Amino acid sequence: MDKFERKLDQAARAAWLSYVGGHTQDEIASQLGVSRPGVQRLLALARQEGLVKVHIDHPIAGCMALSEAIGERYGLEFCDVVPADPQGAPDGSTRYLAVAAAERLSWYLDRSEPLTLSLGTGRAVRGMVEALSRIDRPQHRVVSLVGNVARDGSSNRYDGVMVLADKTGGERFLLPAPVVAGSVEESEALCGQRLYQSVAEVAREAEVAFIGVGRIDRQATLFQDHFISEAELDELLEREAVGELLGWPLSRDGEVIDCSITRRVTSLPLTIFRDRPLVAVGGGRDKGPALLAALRGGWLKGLVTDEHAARYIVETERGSGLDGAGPAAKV
Amino acid sequence: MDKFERKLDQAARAAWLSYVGGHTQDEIASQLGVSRPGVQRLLALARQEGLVKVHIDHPIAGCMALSEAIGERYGLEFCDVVPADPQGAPDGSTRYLAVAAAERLSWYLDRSEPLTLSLGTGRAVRGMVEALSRIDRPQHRVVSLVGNVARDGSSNRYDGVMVLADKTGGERFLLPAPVVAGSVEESEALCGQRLYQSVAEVAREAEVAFIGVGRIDRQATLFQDHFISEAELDELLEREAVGELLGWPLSRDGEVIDCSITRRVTSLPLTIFRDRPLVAVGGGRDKGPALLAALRGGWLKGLVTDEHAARYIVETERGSGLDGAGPAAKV
DNA sequence: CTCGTGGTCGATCATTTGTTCGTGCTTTGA
DNA sequence: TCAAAGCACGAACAAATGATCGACCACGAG
Repeated sequence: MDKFERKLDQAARAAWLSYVGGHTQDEIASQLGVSRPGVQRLLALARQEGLVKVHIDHPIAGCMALSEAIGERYGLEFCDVVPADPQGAPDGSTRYLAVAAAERLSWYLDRSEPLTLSLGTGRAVRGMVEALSRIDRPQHRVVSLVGNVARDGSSNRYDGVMVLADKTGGERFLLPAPVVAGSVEESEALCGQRLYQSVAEVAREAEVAFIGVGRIDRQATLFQDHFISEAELDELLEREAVGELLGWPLSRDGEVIDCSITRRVTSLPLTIFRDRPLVAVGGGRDKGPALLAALRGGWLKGLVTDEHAARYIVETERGSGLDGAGPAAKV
Repeated sequence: MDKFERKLDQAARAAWLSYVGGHTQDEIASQLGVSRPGVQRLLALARQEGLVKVHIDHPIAGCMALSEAIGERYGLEFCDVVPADPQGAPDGSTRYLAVAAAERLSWYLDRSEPLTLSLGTGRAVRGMVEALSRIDRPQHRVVSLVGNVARDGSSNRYDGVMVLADKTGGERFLLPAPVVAGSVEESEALCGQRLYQSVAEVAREAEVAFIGVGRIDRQATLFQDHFISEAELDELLEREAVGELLGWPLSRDGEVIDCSITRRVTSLPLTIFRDRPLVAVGGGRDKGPALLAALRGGWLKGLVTDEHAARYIVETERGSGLDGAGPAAKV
């Protein structure tokens, strides 16, 4: 159809004048001899037909695409993807990750009304609070969602509650328990303690949580830091756990797996965050499966990750055919 | 400076969200945690730093760049550049040129108040009026600016006045003269005729003129169609004429060359268009020098040409160092 | 310690852009 | 030839954008 091609020519002209030439639509209208709304329609056509290609010349560009795709797909309120460090170690983005997460964290901390904020454990959470600059907020309370006592009685060195509370000058509430109790009875006893209950009560009042995401494999933090034994790790692998949130093991689809360990986890249940923002922090391609599980389970409202993990997530989701189309560039 | 880099990161993020993601600045502001004017500044920075690259995926794109450069450089009211026909003959854009010129022409013809419009001669003008679709405007007058009688008494087959007047149904005024008289006396006699005078009077009332541009070389229309003899052509070449408008020979700089021929040209003087739009139509790389001369002389207010000639003009002007910088992409 | 001074930030306003709706035209089928 | 449908167009309005200005803050010199 010749008519259509003529229109496309005009559309291309209008698009050029608008996006490259920097003219206003009024100028373009008089130049092309059409009305201003006509120019509007031409520009819409040009975009719709994909005549207009915009490229952002910066490493961030790829991250933004991933961020948008993931945030859209899993209904997140935000999704930050930090770029993979171009030179050097594959894990070089750890620092970026911490800074990005700290920025999100300070968004909450900035406000002056009293805030109750809860934290999970792990290197990522610890890195986040360390990257945070000191801020005077004694009115805020910081509470842990997961025990920081290992089975041998030692304290978890990656617990961020102490560091954060030091930086804000606010109150701190530590959960006096191991992540996984030795038995169901012990678990019930621990959770029944008055001290545990009062900390848990504060945790339930938290308006937002920042947590890490754990892998379930030989390098699992849960195992490496002696929160679970090798036998217990084997059981989780047996049940096809791919990740954990606060010690709760997740299946590929993000369901909490009901097994012997689940019944002994002393952390707060994930369900208390169904209506409040739960923010996960974690990066590296190895964390990909765990993050994906957490996303699929719909547990998260926010995510701070890196390009490696984000790429894994998007590629895997694409591959499984759940969602073939990413968000289209609208301009 | 690390601070600047951080800002550039933010700017890239903002640019991506705005141009690729299609979000509003308000959305971006809340997402990035800055105020709306802040986003404004980030976007300005991103553009300024050249982070944003826009590409229009259409053959027209190159033409628009040329068009803008030429229109800007020579203060034209408009400059249409039609694309070179991708496949086939190097002169394949003739048809495009005719259609584009016809569009400009009909812009003037469309109006209902009486219009006096003048035409030059040549294949380009003839093509233009032929490409024009019939339009009922008996109130308009069409007048020729240049004689259509060759030295041997035959009429110029490329005269467009008759064709155009047929299409509009309006009055027509033909200049009863050769382009170049045999002698100064003959020229004065011709121009003194009452008939010539009355047609010239109409021509002087013309609000706009569409004219061709002639080369001055062995293939010159002026020569080929027997308006001038070989000896006269040699004289023009001797005087370094590179083109002609209405038969008036132009130097490289667009000055009308004062020579024996100039004193015998019977066409209307170019100066009558100093304050009214004179539109040149012509394409092909061969016409480049002639067009460039016409532009340099400042005779033109509008130009319809093709990519070949436009490219010649821009490249030559660049090379001569008169204007190194093209219009910057403002986004 | 106080006073500029440069620079950044956000409120406000003018301009530009996007959308909606009613009108009139062309096109198509009876 | 006429009627109905579809379509394109432009007026008017709503939203978003860009620009200006004053206020505030950190820094350095006197």
